[in-house]
Amino acid sequence: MDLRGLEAFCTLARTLNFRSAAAELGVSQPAFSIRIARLEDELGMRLFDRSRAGVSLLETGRQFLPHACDLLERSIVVRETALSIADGRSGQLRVGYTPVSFMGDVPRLLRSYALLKPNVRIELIEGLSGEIEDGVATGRLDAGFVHPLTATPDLQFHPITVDSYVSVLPSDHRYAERTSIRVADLADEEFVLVERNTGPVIYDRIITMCTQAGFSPRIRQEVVNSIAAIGLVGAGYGVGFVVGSLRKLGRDDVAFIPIEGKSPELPLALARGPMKVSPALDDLVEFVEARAPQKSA
Amino acid sequence: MDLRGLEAFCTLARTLNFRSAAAELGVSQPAFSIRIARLEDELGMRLFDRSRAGVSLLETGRQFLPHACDLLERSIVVRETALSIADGRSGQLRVGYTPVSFMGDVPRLLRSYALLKPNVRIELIEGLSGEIEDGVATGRLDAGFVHPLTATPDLQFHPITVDSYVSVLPSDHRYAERTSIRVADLADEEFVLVERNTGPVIYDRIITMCTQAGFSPRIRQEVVNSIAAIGLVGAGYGVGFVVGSLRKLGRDDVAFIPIEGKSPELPLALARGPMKVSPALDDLVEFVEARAPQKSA
DNA sequence: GCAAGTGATAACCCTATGTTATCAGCGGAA
DNA sequence: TTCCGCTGATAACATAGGGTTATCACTTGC
Repeated sequence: MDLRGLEAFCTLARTLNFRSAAAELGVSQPAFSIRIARLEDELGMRLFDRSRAGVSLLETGRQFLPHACDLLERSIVVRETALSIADGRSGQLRVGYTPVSFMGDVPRLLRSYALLKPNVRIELIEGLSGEIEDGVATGRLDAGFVHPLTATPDLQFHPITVDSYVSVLPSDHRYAERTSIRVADLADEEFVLVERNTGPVIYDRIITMCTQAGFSPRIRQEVVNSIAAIGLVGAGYGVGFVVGSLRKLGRDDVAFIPIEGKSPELPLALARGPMKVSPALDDLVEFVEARAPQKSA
Repeated sequence: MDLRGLEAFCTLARTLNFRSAAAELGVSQPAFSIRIARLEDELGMRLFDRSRAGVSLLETGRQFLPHACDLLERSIVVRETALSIADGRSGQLRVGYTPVSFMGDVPRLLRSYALLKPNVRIELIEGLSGEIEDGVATGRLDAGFVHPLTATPDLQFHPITVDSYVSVLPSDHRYAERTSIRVADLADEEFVLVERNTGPVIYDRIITMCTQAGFSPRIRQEVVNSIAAIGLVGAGYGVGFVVGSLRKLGRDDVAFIPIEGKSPELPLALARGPMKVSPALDDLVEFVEARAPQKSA
């Protein structure tokens, strides 16, 4: 069944005039007549009465009209849907994120993107940076907000921010009021660190920083993530290092003190696979890139 | 947008093999490839990945697939609907009927037709025979169960049954146990008659019947229809004449006694206009004609 | 490394579909 | 009535879209 036949039918049912209906569709009148005739042939019934005093819908046509119009409208919607998928206005994305990434600008980024592209459904999956990179590499995820410290083949990283590590102390600590701190000042402290498994590279950098400052940190407790670390620091278990954006948590039982000199940096980036998967993904990446060069708070 | 393109898309999405999909649709592989390519061009996106290791759906295609399949299925349903309208399997009919017609075989007729053609919606409109004939003539009704006593131009009548009038007496009437009655026997009775306006021809025939029997009936009460007449007869207002099929009402306060000799007959027929309106109407008429030659109870 | 199978491409063919010009029928106005 | 203007159908012709077969470049599996 030809959609153009249905289109001709619906148009003629409205105008009841072959010539003007043909003009409306941009074809000549004979061609239009043939479209109608072919549709009638295919359906095995006459749809119009072309008797004297013009054209009128037969009962058969009257009954078929709503079905035809409905299908026609649906076809237009389907076409429009396809086009919106094609240019990334609609789609579905599975996007991974790390807990730390959600402490920074990422939620606001996603929110403004969702407002911009309401038909792009973004499914969010939390995980460690390595897990997410793995998910993107295997195609389980379309993209992910990760902390790319190691080069991962076949993944493209689009930088968003770089966050520096700061020291976190209990608010009654003797250094809690200082505006900055040297790592060496913490040589005698006990430490609460995020366990190496969570982020081996950053863990090693922290250890290296301490070593270069002349001491090997005494680790009292290892925890699974930075939030837990801050909690234990607040509980007096020791001091730690977390990314600066976590000060946004607004906890008053701990103090975030910048480190003098070079401190480890945690980059935040959007990772994606190398293949052109969907326009929606391209569009998200483009959006993130356009907004990227902003310094994190 | 070409439905055959969508069909090709859905088929290929299922088989993931150009050759077998093409075979399934009964076209050659190059023709099939072109259909897919044209669809991709029109939608402005690639739908399939034709890389090594065969064909696979791209993310875009995966997202578009349900829309395409849905539209395709709907198009098939629409086509099927059209065909069923064309051959009368579905449709909508406005059918008139008289109260008396519904005392006979008509309800059973309509019921068995409804079972046979579940997609034909029959809207029933009650009215006097003349009103219904007028409705059919003007196109307000598609058909009607009427009692054609006068020839009406431009209407076709398809006979169903012919019902004879019988006398109706109170069950305690002195003739109530007789197996038949002569009209002359009722000369001294008072009568309950259906008013002339309801059915002038049959009214006149009843009067004529009485006149030929040698008396002019004393009319105690005129009522609007036969049911009311039977009710009043039961209440002792007098005797009357109604069509025999009304004995089906099963009332025990009245007796229906056949009339000896010639009694007025009330034909029942399906009336339709002269024009070919819809296959459903043709089908109903055909059905009624096929079942017609049955004698009424 | 070869055989088998894939989808894309080329070359050709034809029919479906478009066009313009014209016809026959009907309605309204003089 | 008679004629004009409008209708949709038809004829004759042009063309392009879509079909076909033959073949290619490429991958995969034994």
